[in-house]
Amino acid sequence: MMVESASETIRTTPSNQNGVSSLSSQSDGGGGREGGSNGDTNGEISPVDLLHLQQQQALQAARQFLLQQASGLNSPGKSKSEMSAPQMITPQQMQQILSPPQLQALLQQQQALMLQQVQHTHTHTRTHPLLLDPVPGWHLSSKQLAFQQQLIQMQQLQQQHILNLQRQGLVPLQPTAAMQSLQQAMCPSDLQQLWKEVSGVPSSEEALKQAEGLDLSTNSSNSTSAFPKAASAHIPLHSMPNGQSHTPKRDSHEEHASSHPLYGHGECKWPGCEALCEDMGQFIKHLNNEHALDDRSTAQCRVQMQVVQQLEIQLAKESERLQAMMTHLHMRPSEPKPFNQPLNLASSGSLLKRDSEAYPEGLPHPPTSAATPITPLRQGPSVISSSSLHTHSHSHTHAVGPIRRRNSDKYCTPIASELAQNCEFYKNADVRPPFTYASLIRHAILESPERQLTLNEIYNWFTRKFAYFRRNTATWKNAVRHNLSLHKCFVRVENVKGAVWTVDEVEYQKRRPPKMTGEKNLLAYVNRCSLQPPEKPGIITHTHTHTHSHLSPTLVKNMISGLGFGSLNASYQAALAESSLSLLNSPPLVTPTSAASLNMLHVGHDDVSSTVEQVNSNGSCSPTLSPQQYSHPVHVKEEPTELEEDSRPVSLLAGVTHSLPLPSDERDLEEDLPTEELE
DNA sequence: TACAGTATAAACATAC
DNA sequence: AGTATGTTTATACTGT
Repeated sequence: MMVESASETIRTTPSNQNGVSSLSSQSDGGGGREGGSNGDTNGEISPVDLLHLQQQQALQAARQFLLQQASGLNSPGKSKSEMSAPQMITPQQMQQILSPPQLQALLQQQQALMLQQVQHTHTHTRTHPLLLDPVPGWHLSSKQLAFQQQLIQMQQLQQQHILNLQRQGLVPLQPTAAMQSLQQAMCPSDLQQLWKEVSGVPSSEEALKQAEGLDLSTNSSNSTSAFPKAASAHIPLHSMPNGQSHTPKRDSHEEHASSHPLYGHGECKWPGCEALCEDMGQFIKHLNNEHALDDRSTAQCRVQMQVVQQLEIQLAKESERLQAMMTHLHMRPSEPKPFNQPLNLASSGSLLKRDSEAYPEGLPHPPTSAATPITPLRQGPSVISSSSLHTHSHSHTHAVGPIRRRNSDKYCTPIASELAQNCEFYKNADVRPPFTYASLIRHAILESPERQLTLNEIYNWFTRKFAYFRRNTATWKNAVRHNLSLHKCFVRVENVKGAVWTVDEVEYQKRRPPKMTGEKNLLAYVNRCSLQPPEKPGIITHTHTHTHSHLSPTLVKNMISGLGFGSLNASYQAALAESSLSLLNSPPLVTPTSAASLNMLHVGHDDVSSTVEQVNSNGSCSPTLSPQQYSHPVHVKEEPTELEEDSRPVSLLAGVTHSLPLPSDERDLEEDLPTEELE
């Protein structure tokens, strides 16, 4: 199982990298033969890619973990369709759903769980050292070692993951470290496997696979020497966990004849057991024989209790977070305060902590849970009209209200700088950035010291900044070229060393009508993306559908609808996208002069530049613009849609760029300039 | 329903 | 000839 997952991931990632070259020859009509134009993405696996791999695996593990728990806690009547539903959420989607901190928290939880399992194991062992060992000696020790090894690797994985999330990319991961991470990255370590480790009843084949998955270049039969890490971790090796006195015995006798919570899909659902049982009778026999009241079953039961406990704690935390978010979204920044109407979540209401009243109105509330919330809280109020939300918030039913009206001043909403780490997120996670090509291109250009880039440099920027653009190069490169040519705001300038592309800021601002809230475009774009991923059919894409597809706002919308928050759909989608976007930029490197002279006419929230607010948190800015600083129009292109300049709300200090040239190659994500919008 | 914005695909042209 | 770059057209999708 670990082996399979690892191989799948590995299969996927190389495709991302090799896709740069392999795809190039396969597609891209006449326009794009993207040979090896991406110097920094071709060839060897980069640390970033490995990190991405790691993230994928961690996510997979987390997902599997949750699925396992979900199935383990299933009610007797759970149908297959119900159970399989959660699996529709891919790790990619989890990445979208969960913020990096949340993912981190999830991993932490998983790790804590494993630790508890280990502690249980050893506690029991110490307590009852003489209890029967259900597994032959060598086999057992090997398994325990493997389990401990797995735990250690999980810890290391998590550390890596946290590091990755927090690192801001200042220190590129050393290839060796990356390789270690890859090795350590647990494959979708699903809890079933862990259960087997605890129970010590896995087949020898599973043990072998486990050993392989953990590497260690030795086979499972060679126990102790094969797992030096386990010893170094000071985890005592003992025999099996043994049980306690009480066993929640759910035997066949008490169970209904046709259904059993531990039986489904023709197999035993006992944790760690996947024994196939053709019918209920067979299952009953199996249950009685294999899962009778003994130490092992008792231990497993206790572990399961711990699992449930952990999940409940986590659920409480997340519910609390959600409550805070919802509460916050209730009100407008300027609005006095409608806090007393917390949204009700029927499913988790009992777990919600009604502490929202404690928050000062209009201010972002600190997350109550340990993990930090992803989405900038300040975004909320501007995203959703308070009135609309209010109107429907009481109801448990789907609130379908007018709402979705974005306040124009919302674009001035400052985006929390603590979210800047998302830039690292996009850099490593294979998640499609919710920005338009035009926005990205513009951002790339404006970010450069000279405010001009060659096409190839733009390519490189894409691949450097977004893991997502390290694959399907033919598609997105074609799109880049298409955008460059199509939009008048991109001006081609003949340079000494060839042609470079610049941005005509005036034209860029013209692109959107004054009323264009950006939500529309964003949603259109994002929904479009969710429906038509850029992958070319039959090329590398198979894995993406499973592990790389990200949770599009459309999916989010559906999820929200399912939760009874239909009225939040568009706004919430936009908020998600916006939050993602905002994190692309890290604190700006701006000189006073440049900041003062580069005010933008408007900042579409859907653009990268919305993050500029980090420079000017109050959102006020002067309409004065110096487009010529950006571009030297050489020829004018016919913009498909030309809109007259107007009194569009002046907002953010958008196009802040370096006034001092910097070596563009050296500057990376960490020095992202807040320029503008990204949708 | 029309429209605008966007993405994607592809054909074609040009320069090196 | 092959590739990179650039232009243009067509189509599909979304939200307004």
